[in-house]
Amino acid sequence: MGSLMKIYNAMLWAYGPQGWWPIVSLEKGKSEYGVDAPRDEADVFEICTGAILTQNTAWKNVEKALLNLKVSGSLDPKKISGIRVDKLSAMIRPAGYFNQKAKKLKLFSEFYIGLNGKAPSREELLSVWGIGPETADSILLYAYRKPFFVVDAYTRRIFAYLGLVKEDSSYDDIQKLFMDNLKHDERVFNEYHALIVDHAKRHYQKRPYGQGCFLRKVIG
DNA sequence: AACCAGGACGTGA
DNA sequence: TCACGTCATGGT
Repeated sequence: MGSLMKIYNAMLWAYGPQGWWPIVSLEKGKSEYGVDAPRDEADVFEICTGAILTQNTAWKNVEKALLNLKVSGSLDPKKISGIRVDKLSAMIRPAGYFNQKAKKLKLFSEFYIGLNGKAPSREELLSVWGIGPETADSILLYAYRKPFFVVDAYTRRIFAYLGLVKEDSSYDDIQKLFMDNLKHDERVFNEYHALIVDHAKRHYQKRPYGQGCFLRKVIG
């Protein structure tokens, strides 16, 4: 078995299925895991919105912004495209970069409406201002269940520590490593990225990175 | 009180 | 191409 699959199995054994992408629960006032696939159109759009709001931002803060949007009935492409930017930015304030993200959400909403319910291509997503490679892949993988591997800062940090990628590798280089060495199964890509985030939160947040990380001995 | 958080874009060289 | 600055709230 390849190293990447060994690492995947080790994390899955250690932490269990992560149930991504989390969806905000109005009752609990926070996001809940365990909804493995978007149940309806509203879930799809919420995942896209969350993917934009979580850019360089702790999920905890994104939950607050998503809840503000949801309780006011604004978590909808037509609502967001119709609302005033200053009102929108006020609602998503807890997620940081609120002026930029308000603009991004409006532009994405227009784009989303134009899709008429069909899935966007990666190139189409990347052509939207505010959607970079990670956000595009997150949307494709978690909202549309397409097999695109999501690379984030944690992925680079962990796999550089393990010596499997260079510290300065590009997004595309790292994504290629995973997609060249794993079966293109969206369920595995889904779980793998979620496990990376969980593992990184446990062992790769404060320096020195990698304290208590057990993955190096898994590779063998 | 720095540092980090499930990044992306604009700029100048 | 690419290094660097900017965007911003909130938790540790």
